[in-house]
Amino acid sequence: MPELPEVETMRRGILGAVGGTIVSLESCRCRRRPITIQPELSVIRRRIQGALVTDVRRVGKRVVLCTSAGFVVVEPRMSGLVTIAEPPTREHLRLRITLQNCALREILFWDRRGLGVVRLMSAAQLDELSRTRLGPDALEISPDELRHRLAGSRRPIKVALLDQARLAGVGNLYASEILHRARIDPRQECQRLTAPQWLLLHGAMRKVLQEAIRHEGSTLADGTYRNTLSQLGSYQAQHAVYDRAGETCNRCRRGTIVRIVQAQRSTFYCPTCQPAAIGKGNANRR
DNA sequence: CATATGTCCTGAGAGC
DNA sequence: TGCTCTCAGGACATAT
Repeated sequence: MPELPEVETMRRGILGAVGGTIVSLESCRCRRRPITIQPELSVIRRRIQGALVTDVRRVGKRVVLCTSAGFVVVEPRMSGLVTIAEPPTREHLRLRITLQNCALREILFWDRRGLGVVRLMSAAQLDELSRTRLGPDALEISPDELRHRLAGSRRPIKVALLDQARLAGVGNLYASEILHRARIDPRQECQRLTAPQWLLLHGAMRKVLQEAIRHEGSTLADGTYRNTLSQLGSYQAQHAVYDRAGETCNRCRRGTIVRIVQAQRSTFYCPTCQPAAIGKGNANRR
């Protein structure tokens, strides 16, 4: 599922659109229910045709095509893919943006599950989204800000990392990887993390996300995620814990990775590398 | 306000 | 073989 590294890979993959002009934006007539498009397609098309592409940005887990007629915000959610090559299947192709006067002929949006959303937004709407729905980007946030935005909460740190309104970009897969790297128990309450742990967490988050970007994201067993050229990502080979329940931890070589469920989502961790914090009660007991 | 839960959706795999 | 069931999870709406 596209998280920050996958979406950043999509962004970089369509940078060639900058300087180009949008010729058309059309829904691909597949038998499937069309993805959510706001406002309706005919309205977007009327506004966007002939617009100049000025930039391609990433806002959390969304790709944003910046144009002279507004911002095309693509939200891949579970199974969405931005591609410029042959998508995994024909039948789940949802949207085609045709370009001219630039390196790319077209940008496609493919989505097997169809939960993705494409919106044309004004600068004010995009600003509103970033301000009210999203916290600072995981690759831009400072150590202090990370701590201040999450520290007060009683939720488990793993659950808090997924809250896009607090911190934008981290999803279920990378949350487990980051906590393993930081040697923090995913069940630990935010308010009980120590100052050194917050620092460790910040460093681990940067390391994991940057490394994952270098590998162009993670393609899981379902094979859905690809880069914009339809090639597999390679970060899955570097996963220390995600989807590795039952395996021996490669770092400590002693612990066995376990899977637990937090907020209806799988969490993977190594109980040996990521020991449970000693509770207050236990600390005082003799 | 913070936190928890239900919903959308499809394809894979389990179990009978 | 072929059916039904369960599960995966990002973002958002709704409930507590």
